[in-house]
Amino acid sequence: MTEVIEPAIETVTIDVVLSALADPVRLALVRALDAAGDWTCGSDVLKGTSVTIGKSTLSHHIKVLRDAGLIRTRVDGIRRLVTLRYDEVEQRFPGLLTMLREHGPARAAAAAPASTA
Amino acid sequence: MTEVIEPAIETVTIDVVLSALADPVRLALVRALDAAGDWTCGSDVLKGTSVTIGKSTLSHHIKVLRDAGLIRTRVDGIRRLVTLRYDEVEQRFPGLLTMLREHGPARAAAAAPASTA
DNA sequence: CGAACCGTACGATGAGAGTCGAACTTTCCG
DNA sequence: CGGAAAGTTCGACTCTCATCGTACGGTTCG
Repeated sequence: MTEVIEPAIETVTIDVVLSALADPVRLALVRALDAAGDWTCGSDVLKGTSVTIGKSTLSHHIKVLRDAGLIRTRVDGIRRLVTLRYDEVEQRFPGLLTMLREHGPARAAAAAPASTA
Repeated sequence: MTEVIEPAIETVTIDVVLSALADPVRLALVRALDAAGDWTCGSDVLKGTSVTIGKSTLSHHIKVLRDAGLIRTRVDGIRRLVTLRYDEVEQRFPGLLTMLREHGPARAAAAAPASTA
C-alpha cells in the first residue's frame, strides 16, 4: 500500500464537491491546505487553526475530501502527506477554490491590497 | 406583508451558500430556477424535474435558499414567485452559478455538441 | 526485537437536518 | 359571502452524519 487511490478529476461531480465543502471542519481543512500550498502532514494541517478534533475524525474528513477529488494523499514513511489538487480542481471547477481563498473564514476584506507589490 | 425580506448580497458568506447548495433538492431547485430564467411560481419550479416533495418541504427549502441569498421571492396575488439572483451571486461568487449550469445533474458531457440529429 | 508514532477501520453515540401532515392565513373568483 | 387555491408555520418523526474511543496495521528508530 504505497499509493493512495483518488478519483480522476474527470469523474468528480459538483454535487459531491459541494457536499464535501459544506462541513466547517472540511472547509477549514481545505483553506489550511490552500494556505500551506505544499505537501503537509495530516496532523499538522489544523495546527494553525482553532479547530480541535480527534485523529479518527480527521482521518474521516480527509477521506471525504479525497473521495471528492479535492485533495491528494501521499505516503511518506511513517506519515501521510496531503495536498490540495488546486490546478485540477480549478480546471474542472473554475473559480471554486479562488472564491474559497478570497472569502476567508471571517475575513471580508476583499479590496484590501497586499501592499507586497 | 407585501415584501419578502432577503439578505444583502454583501452579507452573504460562502459557508452558508455551500451549505445551502449541499442538498440535492435545493440544488435541483437552483438549477431549475436557472433554466427558467424568469420569475417562476414556487409550485411549478420542480414540475419538470423528478423531484417530488410536499409543499411544506418546498417552502422550507425555498426559505433556506432565500436566507442564503441565492434566490428572491416576490408576492403576486395568491402565489409567490421566485427567481435566481444570478447577477448578484455571480458578482460576489464569480463562476459559482456558471459551474452549476455547466455541470448538470447527471450530465458530464462538457464538450459534447448538441449533435442536433 | 521491542517501543513509539502515524494513520486507518470499526462500532456506538448524539445532534442536526430533511420530511411530512395538519392547521392557519391570505388572496382570488364565482 | 363562501369556497378554493397557494404558502407558511408548527410539531413530530426519521435518518443521515459528525464525533469519539478503541483496536489494529505499518513504519521508523533505539
